[in-house]
Amino acid sequence: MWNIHAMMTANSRCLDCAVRETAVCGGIDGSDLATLSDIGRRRQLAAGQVLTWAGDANLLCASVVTGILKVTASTANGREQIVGLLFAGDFVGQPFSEESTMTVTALTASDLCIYPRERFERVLGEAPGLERELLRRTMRSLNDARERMLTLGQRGAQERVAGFLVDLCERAEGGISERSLTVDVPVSRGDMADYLGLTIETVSRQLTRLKALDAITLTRAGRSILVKDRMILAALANPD
Amino acid sequence: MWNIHAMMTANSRCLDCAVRETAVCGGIDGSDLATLSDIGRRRQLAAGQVLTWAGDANLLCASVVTGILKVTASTANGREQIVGLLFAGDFVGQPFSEESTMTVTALTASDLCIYPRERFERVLGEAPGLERELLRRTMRSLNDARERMLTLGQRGAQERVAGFLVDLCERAEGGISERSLTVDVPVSRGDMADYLGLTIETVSRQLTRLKALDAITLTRAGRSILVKDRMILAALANPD
DNA sequence: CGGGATGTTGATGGCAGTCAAGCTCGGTGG
DNA sequence: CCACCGAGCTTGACTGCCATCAACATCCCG
Repeated sequence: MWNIHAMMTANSRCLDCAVRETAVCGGIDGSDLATLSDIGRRRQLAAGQVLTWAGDANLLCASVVTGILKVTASTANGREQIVGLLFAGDFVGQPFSEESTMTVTALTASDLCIYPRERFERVLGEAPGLERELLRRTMRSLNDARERMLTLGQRGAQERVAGFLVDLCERAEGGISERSLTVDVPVSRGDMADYLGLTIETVSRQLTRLKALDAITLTRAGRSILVKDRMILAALANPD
Repeated sequence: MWNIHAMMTANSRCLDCAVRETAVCGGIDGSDLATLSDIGRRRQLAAGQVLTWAGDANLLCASVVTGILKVTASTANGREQIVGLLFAGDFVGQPFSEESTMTVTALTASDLCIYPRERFERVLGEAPGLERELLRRTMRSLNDARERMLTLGQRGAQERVAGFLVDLCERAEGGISERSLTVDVPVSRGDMADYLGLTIETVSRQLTRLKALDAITLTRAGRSILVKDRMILAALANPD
């Protein structure tokens, strides 16, 4: 009876979920999905609202259903580094850790599927497909983090900003490599600066520089960018 | 017969291995360990020798038995960032990826236990304990990488160098918090600079600055550091 | 002892941070 | 409909930190 109820729940909640194909739960089905579905609860966050604070007890994991969130680390004197951006389908949280080490904040109104951490870990042990998928994703995240360490440690401001725009283009399209396209910047200048390890002013100056080079034009108060020539951007992102 | 042979192999190769307790294989035993043991081969690397090149086919994973290795990412114009250091017991490689994205180089003469990647992935599916342990480690690595993104993006040279020395102290001792202790720097100034996203000269200057502040003294051509007061170091690493 | 590699110290310049003023755009209310 | 307001973005002037280039010191090893 219970299992049948769980399956029903899984059917209604998960099988028609907006991120069924892309989230970590996409790799599992049947009773495993039912178990996971059973511990998941939806939660909305308003823009600017914090999901977890660094230093607090690590109580939850989640999947992003809609919206954009930032993962940040901060120094004692209040400087902030965005160490990751989360989009629909991305996994949130750090299983196996008693304490949260990063702060997670919604950048836009967001919708999450939340799992209590310890129960999620238990499901992880029972559903091999889920554990495998999470391992894959964590490996990818680690690789992304390391690529970004290269940027933060070695690249100049121009390379960082140009590279960021190239990444935006790649995210925007599904593989179509148009020479020019319009992308909207999903974050404020301040967040862009925190992401790139620069200041707002430096980011702004680099963008006007790109405008002067005829690589881009800015609209919607700088929140939408028409990339006129991706080749120029790519060249500036990787000089020599 | 084959299984018994494998068990014997596991006994002789793994059960008395120097990193039996600390490596990723420490979490498994019995037939799983036998399977893993069966695909593992020892390999020595001389200092400076490269294990894997970024861009090459991703053919292997490994455990570090002895020695120190660096994981590096590089820009097109040849700038290098050390994105991770590997010590005895650490796991090397990126399962589930067809291509190596990072270069792994031995900093000292090293001894590895190498697994062909695809066979390692197969074992991963059969030994839940191994997969779980690898997930835990990857989560920790991701967290380390993110902490370091904070350093590379936000901290000044003095904070980076002082923080590096504090980390060295924590690695050196097993929890004993002496106010002063001698640690040896396992890497050259050049590697230290690449690790911290600075130049050799800046690292050197910061060290002499710490010497002037009476926080440390240098010996053995700067390769051994007597930390006279960790409190000073900690304070410089986290100002305000 | 001598030579090469590694580390330190010095002089200089450029890039990005800081502080401060002005601008743009979207929203609100008269 | 338009004037106003405030948040976010841009631009400008200046400073300071760290990279660069270059010389020198030190250590290790033959």
